[in-house]
Amino acid sequence: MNSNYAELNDEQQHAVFHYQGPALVLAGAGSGKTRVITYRIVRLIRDYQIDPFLILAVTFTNKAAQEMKTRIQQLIPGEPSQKLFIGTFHSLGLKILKLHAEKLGYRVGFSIYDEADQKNLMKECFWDLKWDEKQIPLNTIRSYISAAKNDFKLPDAYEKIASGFLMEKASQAYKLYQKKLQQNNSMDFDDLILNVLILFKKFPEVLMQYQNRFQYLFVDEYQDINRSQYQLVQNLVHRHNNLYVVGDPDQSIYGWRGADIQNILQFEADFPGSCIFKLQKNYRSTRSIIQVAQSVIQNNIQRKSKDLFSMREIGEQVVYFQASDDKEEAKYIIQTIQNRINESRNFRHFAILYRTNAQSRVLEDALRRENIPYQIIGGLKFYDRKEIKDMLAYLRVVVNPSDSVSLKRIINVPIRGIGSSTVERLENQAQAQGESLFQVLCSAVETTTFPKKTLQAMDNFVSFLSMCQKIKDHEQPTDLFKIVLEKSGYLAALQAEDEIEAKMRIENLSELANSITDYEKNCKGKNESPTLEDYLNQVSIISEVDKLEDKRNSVVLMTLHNAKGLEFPIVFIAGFEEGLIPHSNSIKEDESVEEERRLCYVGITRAMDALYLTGCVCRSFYGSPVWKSASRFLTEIPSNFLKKEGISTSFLSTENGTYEIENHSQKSKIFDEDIPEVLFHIGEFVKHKTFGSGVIISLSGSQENLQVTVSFTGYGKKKLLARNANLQKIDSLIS
DNA sequence: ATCCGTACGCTTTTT
DNA sequence: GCGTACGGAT
Repeated sequence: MNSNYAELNDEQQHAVFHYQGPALVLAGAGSGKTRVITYRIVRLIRDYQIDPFLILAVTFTNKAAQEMKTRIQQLIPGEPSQKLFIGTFHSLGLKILKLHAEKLGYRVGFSIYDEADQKNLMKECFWDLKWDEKQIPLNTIRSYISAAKNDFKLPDAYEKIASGFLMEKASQAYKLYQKKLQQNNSMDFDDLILNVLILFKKFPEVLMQYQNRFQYLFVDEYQDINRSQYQLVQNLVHRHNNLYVVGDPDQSIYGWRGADIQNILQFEADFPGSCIFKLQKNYRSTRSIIQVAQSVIQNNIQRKSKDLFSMREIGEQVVYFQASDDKEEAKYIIQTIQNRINESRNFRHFAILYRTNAQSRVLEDALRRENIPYQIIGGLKFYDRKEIKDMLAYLRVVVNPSDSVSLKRIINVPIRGIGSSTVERLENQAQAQGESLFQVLCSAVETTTFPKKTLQAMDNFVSFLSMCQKIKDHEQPTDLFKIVLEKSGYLAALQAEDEIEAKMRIENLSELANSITDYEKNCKGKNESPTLEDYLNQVSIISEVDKLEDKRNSVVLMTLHNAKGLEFPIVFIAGFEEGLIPHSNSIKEDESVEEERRLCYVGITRAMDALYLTGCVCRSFYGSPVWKSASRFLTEIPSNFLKKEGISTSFLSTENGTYEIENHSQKSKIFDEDIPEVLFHIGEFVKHKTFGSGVIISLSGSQENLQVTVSFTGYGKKKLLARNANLQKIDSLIS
């Protein structure tokens, strides 16, 4: 046997040596699943002489794909890992759609719409349908449509199953929304998968071409694929039946965006004759950490029980720290980092994980104050900044003049005298004539009765855009970007502002220029010619985690979701409280609590050497303080697995597994039996004599001064003094 | 057409 | 506690 395979343990070797037919690798956290995929690809190429061009591997992030490619390159020097396709579902979809877009009525240079673009387009739909956002929630409609797309439901099919007010409205909007996307020569994220499925359905010969090409399929993180992605896999694998999937049902955390855990649980039934491999040896984490992880996850009912063994030493005890408030929590984390830096740790060894992006602010403030280098993944995204979105919108319009959403974004930015009333007139005209906004704008200059000033402004703008379109294919993307930045007047407008904020914006724009230059260099490395179209597409499907700079020596902050697949020597999970972990929106149903528990499990198993769970008694929420109790998951960890620090004596658990927060003031920590037990939690339903039923949205004050803010059906938000209000707990709002 | 004030809604998690 | 979205003033 080749010495390379000797680095694999017996479990891994079995999995790697699987040759043909469907296979499922159940890989516990930190058991080396990436290594198994990598080595099996190497084995296929080297030992079975499979042409890398015939291999497709789908990973969860582009970053993981890149790492895998690099590793394969190292193991098989010379031979092209370039011929392999390794990437995310979305990058695969994009690659296929770029080649066949015309078949679906799209033209080259189609735009990919992000969330903000989708919202803008949906607003147009609402306008056309004469719907009021106050009566029909736009975001709900959008999420219904997205869910339909993830569930492989096309508009006609969705119409048939749509029941109830919102679904019927969503169905109506779905049709119009798709029509408008088509008119704008644009796709949204979900279309990158859905349109491939449509392509395959309408053009079986195209499907066959890919079925013939991709003889060996790999899918990583199989527990998190949704129905449309499953359908795509089914389509591709059909001819050669060589599907190799890797996943861990305990790490399924994307149910809310359509991921179906049944895909992995029913793999054997789906693909008869499949082989199952199990990886149960964990090399990442100490025994202490794995013990804690196991003790939490085993509380899930909907679970195939499985074991995971740490191959490492027992290590240090996991710490639970309860702070008085969120600022103290941040202080504790930073203090711990500083202490451990003195034990020859580097900043890059630390990760701070949390449930919601909003939690990063307090942590960020504290890190900045102490001059600790950090990078935040997610939250306020670089590509979401106004100036970046504006410039990208310019570039999109140049590449794709049909993209009215982008055109509207920049038509009067910077202010050039084409205001909202003009735009509205143009839009009406466009709709009446069945033309795009850009076409109408071009012809309006000659024909219509706009004021002289407006006509002049439109004329200037149109000539500027057509100039850009003319030179687009002769200039390097970076040069074109610079021309647009200057000739549009955007840069000049920022320079004229002469404020710190404007300076920051200019800096961000130069960072954008750097990103375009990086892209050009990257292309030249691969002997491809860079195009603006391609750059814009790539930018749209970059994920937050892809931007993680792991060489940089800085503390990493991110959500638990983003941490999937990563590992860090020392991990903090901040906000280990009821309402955050599990999140208050997920505590109503057992099923979603179980997903929260899996999320918690993912977080714990990111840690290699040390793990800190932190929480606080009082956390600032939307600016006002809210009392918090420790996470229910904490009580699932045997107390001898934990080292408790801080005020962590102030919660207690009752027999039936619920907890009650009580007096957190300094004077008494003993429960006073005489005080009637009026204990409320966020998310609970209550009934009031005059206001009827409602849900608790926040708590403030304590003991006899406890104030409960309740959102009543029909009466809205009311802040009540708990001891006077005589609130009755109820099970649901409908009672 | 543009500017500026305030009210409101927002926070689960993301490609 | 912050960003946006809308309404009134210029």
